[in-house]
Amino acid sequence: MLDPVSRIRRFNRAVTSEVGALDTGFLGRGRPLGVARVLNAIGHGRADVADIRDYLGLDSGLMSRFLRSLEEEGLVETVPHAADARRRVARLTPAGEREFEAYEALSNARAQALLARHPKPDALLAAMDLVASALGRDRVSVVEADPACPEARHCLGEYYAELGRRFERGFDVALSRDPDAADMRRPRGAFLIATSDGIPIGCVGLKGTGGTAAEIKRLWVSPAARGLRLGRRLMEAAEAAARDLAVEVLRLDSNSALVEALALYRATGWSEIERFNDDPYPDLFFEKRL
Amino acid sequence: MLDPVSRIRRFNRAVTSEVGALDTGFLGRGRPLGVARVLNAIGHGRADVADIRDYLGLDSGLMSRFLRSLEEEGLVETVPHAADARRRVARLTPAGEREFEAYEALSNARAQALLARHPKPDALLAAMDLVASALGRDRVSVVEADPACPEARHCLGEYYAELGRRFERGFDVALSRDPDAADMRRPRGAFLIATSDGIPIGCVGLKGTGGTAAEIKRLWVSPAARGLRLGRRLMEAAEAAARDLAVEVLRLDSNSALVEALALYRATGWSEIERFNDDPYPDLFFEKRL
DNA sequence: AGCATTAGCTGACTTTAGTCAGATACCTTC
DNA sequence: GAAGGTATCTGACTAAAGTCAGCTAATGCT
Repeated sequence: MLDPVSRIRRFNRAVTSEVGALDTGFLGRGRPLGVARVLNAIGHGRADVADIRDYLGLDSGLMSRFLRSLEEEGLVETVPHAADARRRVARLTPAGEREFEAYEALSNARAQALLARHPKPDALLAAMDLVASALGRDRVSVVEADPACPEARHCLGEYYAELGRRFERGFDVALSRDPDAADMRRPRGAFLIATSDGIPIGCVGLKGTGGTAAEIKRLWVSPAARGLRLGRRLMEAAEAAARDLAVEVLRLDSNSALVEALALYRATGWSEIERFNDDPYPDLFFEKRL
Repeated sequence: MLDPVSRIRRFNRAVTSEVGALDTGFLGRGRPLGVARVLNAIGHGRADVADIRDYLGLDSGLMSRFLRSLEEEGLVETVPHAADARRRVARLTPAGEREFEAYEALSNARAQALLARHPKPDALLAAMDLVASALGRDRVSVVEADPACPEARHCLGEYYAELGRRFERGFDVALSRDPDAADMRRPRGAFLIATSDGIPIGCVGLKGTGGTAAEIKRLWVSPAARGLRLGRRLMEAAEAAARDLAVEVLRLDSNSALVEALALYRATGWSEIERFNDDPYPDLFFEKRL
């Protein structure tokens, strides 16, 4: 087998020139790269000036000049922050929106061209997800979200599909005790999503009762991100949310086909208990006191 | 399923910051990035000044200044090209070698750290190979090489391993008519290797007789690079080499398990003929007149 | 031999990115 | 309401990268 390090370095070289090409694409619209990056950060929903500065790693003076330059071009306008008049909030003008869309079109066209000329686009995407997860493991963030938002629905869809593959007789949500979304929202419960650069790669639900007991549901980690201790991080966040809601006892049901999850529960202080529901899918039941 | 384009763009972001981190690592040795890149290009075997300039996309004036700066540091020396006194050839001094090694150690340490903390390093490497092949398909070069060089041996090893997996009863080189390496070297034959950024990803052998007949052997394409028409390119290069050797008739033997190769032969003017050897593995035989 | 071409070098220049020290206005806390 | 801290802005600066025209010397071609 070839030296792993030289394989990685070949990858670096291939990707460096691709990234370089992307940068020159950004330069293609007659604007320096730094300014274009700020415009795109705003277009992607970053509004707070400090947030953009932090995301792009810019000096405050430089950031200020980039913003002035975008304002002079008529692409961006800044207004004071509603709650703190020291801070400023940036947003695109209609002209800025059009310019942002032009950048998006450039990136999208590149991405589509890459996929279109590849014989196995699905395999290529899966490989890119795996690499992106490996490289970006330090940039994964776990945040509370609504269990009905698009990101949550994506995670749940993947979760059901995975159960369908794992269980011998498949999986049908309708037969399972699907928790009411309201039970996974504050103040009764919570729903947590792990994202990497905006892409959802894992989730967990905390189904509350309003009392001191709650249940962990829907723990899922994207195949590309497995082994990176994301499940553990999600469970820790769910337990923290439970403590925050004054929950004292957590329960969960699981299935012996879900070996990674079972190993995680056993390693993090969960103890097996008797069956506590009549859902047809689970065959193992756990409890943890907080 | 998530939008493929946003998955690719997440990949781009993950990789951009990785590449950026690598660049700042390169800056850690107190030398501007441009100069460091030239030093590394020379260390990686690029000697011709014009070649380096082309590879790094530099203006000739800038390139010249970078070289002067490296010469002043005592890391590089330039001498006139043996055949063309206008051109210059750069090479590392012993001090330059040491400095280059220090950069190499930095890159290698990064790569090893990435692998070490990943749960499935083999899967990660395979994914990186696939992505690198997809991105670098325009940078694949097919060159003649010695059939006993390390790159060729790597390809042949992978080829035998693949046959072992594909054939029901496995594959043992000792039982096959392994061509003598001398038959795949000029002036009797040729051996061609496809490389992507220095990594071998495919090969083909032309086994000559010294007369007007020759045989195609050992056509192999790395799994990560399949579907990118590399097999076709290798065969075209082999046919060109055969014409160059005044070969008029090409033959080859194959096996019905090698479906991609068979499709390629049938699509590129080969016609099936009677068995022409008693090798135990092949069950299909082809011929092509040049 | 004569002439266009090529590779590399040099000097003068611009653009871009980034740094740093105040200045200003605002916020939080005591 | 004073003190100390924070977010942003401005001006003055530097480093690095890149551009461009013109130069020299060697080469290829007729």
